Amino acid sequence: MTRTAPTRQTRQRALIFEIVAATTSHPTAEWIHQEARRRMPRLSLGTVYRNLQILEQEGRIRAHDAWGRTTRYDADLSDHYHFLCAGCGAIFDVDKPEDGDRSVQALLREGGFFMTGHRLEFHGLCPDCARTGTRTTPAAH
Amino acid sequence: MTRTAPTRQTRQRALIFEIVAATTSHPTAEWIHQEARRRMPRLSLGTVYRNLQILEQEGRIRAHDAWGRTTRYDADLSDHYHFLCAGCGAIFDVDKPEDGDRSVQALLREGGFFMTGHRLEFHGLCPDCARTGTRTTPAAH
DNA sequence: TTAGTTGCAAAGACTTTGCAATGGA
DNA sequence: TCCATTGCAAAGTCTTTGCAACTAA
Repeated sequence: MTRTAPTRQTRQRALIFEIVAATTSHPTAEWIHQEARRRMPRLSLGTVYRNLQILEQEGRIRAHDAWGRTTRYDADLSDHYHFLCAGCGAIFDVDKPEDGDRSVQALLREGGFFMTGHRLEFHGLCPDCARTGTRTTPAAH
Repeated sequence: MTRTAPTRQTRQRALIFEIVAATTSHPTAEWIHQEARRRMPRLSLGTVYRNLQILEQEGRIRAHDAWGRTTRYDADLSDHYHFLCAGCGAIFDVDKPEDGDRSVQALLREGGFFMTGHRLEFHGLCPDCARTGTRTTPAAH
């Protein structure tokens, strides 16, 4: 979330953010790269990845690891749900219902979505890590 | 979920399933491979991946794409939640509370977990795909 | 000036695949 | 016997990195 070195305002970074912010399709780095190259032909994929990381560390966008396969990015920082289509792979935003009465499930059904399931994950620190204050890179075990 | 060709009962497949079923740590393919090699030294990583895929298609295990980085496998098919530790990367099973009274959040807090957030995803078909019956491989867009 | 950045290409991490040999049914 | 499966290695996909040149501050 925080960066040690001060961040510089470059044309590449501005363009990349602009592209992510202008779409609601939760694009991949590859897509962002292609889109950006229409305006900046020499922009490299590596630069796109580096900036996407920086933008995320600055809290300006959010990265969603592997929905389907590749990481997808989102500049909509509001608290909302997502609906993943098993057919075309599209990712839709789902508003959080203000009132608990109208369930999200009903909301989706009304919208024409066919829901086969969902995934709920909790993030944080396990008892051991919470106690010792550990916070390293997640490792497989 | 279904396979076209009939499945054969091989020692490799049996061992791989046995290992996944014997642990609750949601192991990676790499870990399963190392574990399996202690009993079957010549077993290749490729075979582990192939069998993990087959076992998933048969519905005997479940694959969770990229939690952290690599895919993790789980033979516990019951409906439960997961808690991902940002410290050590461990993945814990969280029982679904029978009664809505006792919230999962409280349940985790009692267990010593420190929750910083969660992720909820819905899966299914979007209006377009539901209508046309599409069901292809998810693609980025 | 002087670091943070970039383009490029090579390297990495994880997963899939082609192929000849093997072994269940 | 027959064809699903295996071991091995090469290939693929997505992402990260080293480095010299570049540029915002």
